[in-house]
Amino acid sequence: MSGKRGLVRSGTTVDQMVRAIADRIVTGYLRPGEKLDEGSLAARFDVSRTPVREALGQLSAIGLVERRPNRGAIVAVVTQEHLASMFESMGELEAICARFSAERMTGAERRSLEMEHQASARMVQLGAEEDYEYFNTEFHSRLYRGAHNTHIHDLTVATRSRLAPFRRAQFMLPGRLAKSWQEHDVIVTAIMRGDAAAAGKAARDHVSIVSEASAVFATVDPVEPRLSRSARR
Amino acid sequence: MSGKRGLVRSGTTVDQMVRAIADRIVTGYLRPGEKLDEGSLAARFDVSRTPVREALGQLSAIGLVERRPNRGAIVAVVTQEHLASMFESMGELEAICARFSAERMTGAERRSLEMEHQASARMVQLGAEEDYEYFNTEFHSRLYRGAHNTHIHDLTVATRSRLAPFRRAQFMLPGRLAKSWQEHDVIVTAIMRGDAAAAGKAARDHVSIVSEASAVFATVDPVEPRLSRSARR
DNA sequence: CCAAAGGCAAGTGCATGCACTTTTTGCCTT
DNA sequence: AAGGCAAAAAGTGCATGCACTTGCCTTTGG
Repeated sequence: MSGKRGLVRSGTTVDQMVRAIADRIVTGYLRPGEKLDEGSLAARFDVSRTPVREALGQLSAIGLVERRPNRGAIVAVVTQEHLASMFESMGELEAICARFSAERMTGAERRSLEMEHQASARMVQLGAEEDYEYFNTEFHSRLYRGAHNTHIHDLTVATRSRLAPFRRAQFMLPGRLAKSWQEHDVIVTAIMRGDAAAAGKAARDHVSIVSEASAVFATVDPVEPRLSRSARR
Repeated sequence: MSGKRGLVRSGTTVDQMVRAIADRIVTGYLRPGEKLDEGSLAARFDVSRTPVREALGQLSAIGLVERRPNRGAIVAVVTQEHLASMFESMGELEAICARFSAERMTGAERRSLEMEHQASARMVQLGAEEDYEYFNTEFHSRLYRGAHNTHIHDLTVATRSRLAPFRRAQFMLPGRLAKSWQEHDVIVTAIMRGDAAAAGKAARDHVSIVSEASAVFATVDPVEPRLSRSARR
């Protein structure tokens, strides 16, 4: 087992399948409701059905896919309410991370957070969407790590990745870079002066704005179930 | 497929395996670090290794077991820090649920919360440990549901179940029923008057007391890795 | 007496096969 | 033309088999 599979790095075949499929889901390449046929996936990745099945099982355990016994798996469909609940949770989780970060970040962590944040101002000026997006991810990760709580970190990362497909919406909002930077600035300032309450509130607000943008725009429309003959018009 | 397996209710074989194994882990029947041999488990439940493997994969996806490629699976070992981080997270999650409950519970939910809570006072008087424990679980579930946020609900339930093995410690604390009831009372009162902040704080405090009890007492000692000859005395 | 080398048993990882369930299709009825 | 039925096709669920990896144990040379 070496350079066999194309797009994946390492680990067992099952791990590779999990990553490959999860990736296609969170990047939106596979749309909610889309059927995940074991045979096709197996053929697609040139493995047998066994590892594909295991991967689907794991993905369903973490909520990315939905399994209907004897009826195959589909990319998890999130209802409008569930989406809202995830965004709200995300706000609370980010708030916790920010609060903890304000209280617990080491000197080094604070410094590099501040520095990177300042550096990102440049990207805003230049309108470097892609670079800023990359920075943004890193920025939030810093907050999650800065909380110095593994479990919260994990919950937050997991929730964030499940929301990934729905955050693409905000991309098209005009002036969002500047706005995002402003909000980051409030968070960073609060953290730097150790104001946990303010940091928490700012982080929550930051998310809820993303949330609204996503809600308005793109609810990544799910794939319609194939209509059978009887339903044809 | 009907009344074949003894202790499980329904669903596919894999689901049954997941439940059966998860149950043994959260009830502490399987101890952290204990080896989970696919063959033995398969024999134990009278199925082939395939569904056992899938179950172990799913359990590892949710963190209950740990898989070392080519080296088998063990019940997840939680370090002292990780345990602390889970308790802390639990406190925050319960706080969120309590806050939301204070703001969002319907009239019916409030009434039944209050009623059940009052009824539980009787169990405290009688020292009915077992009954109270059952009520306690239900009490917390009410808070999780009362938050009216599916995702938070799920995160909280998942975290709670991972902490289950470590909460057994507090059972032996004298006077804990009365203390627990007092704390519940503070939470209920705050919720009834819609005081989100107070409800959140009370819920967090409630957890942190359980946390301390557990930390002092039982950190369910993990199974030692088998000693090789060179380490024998 | 110890360290490295090699062999063996146990156990994992994946492929394949078959039974069973669901879905589709083609045909017949009304 | 719409509905109903049954057989075929497609697809899932689990068992089994085999190649490979790992850990343990013995052997061998120092």
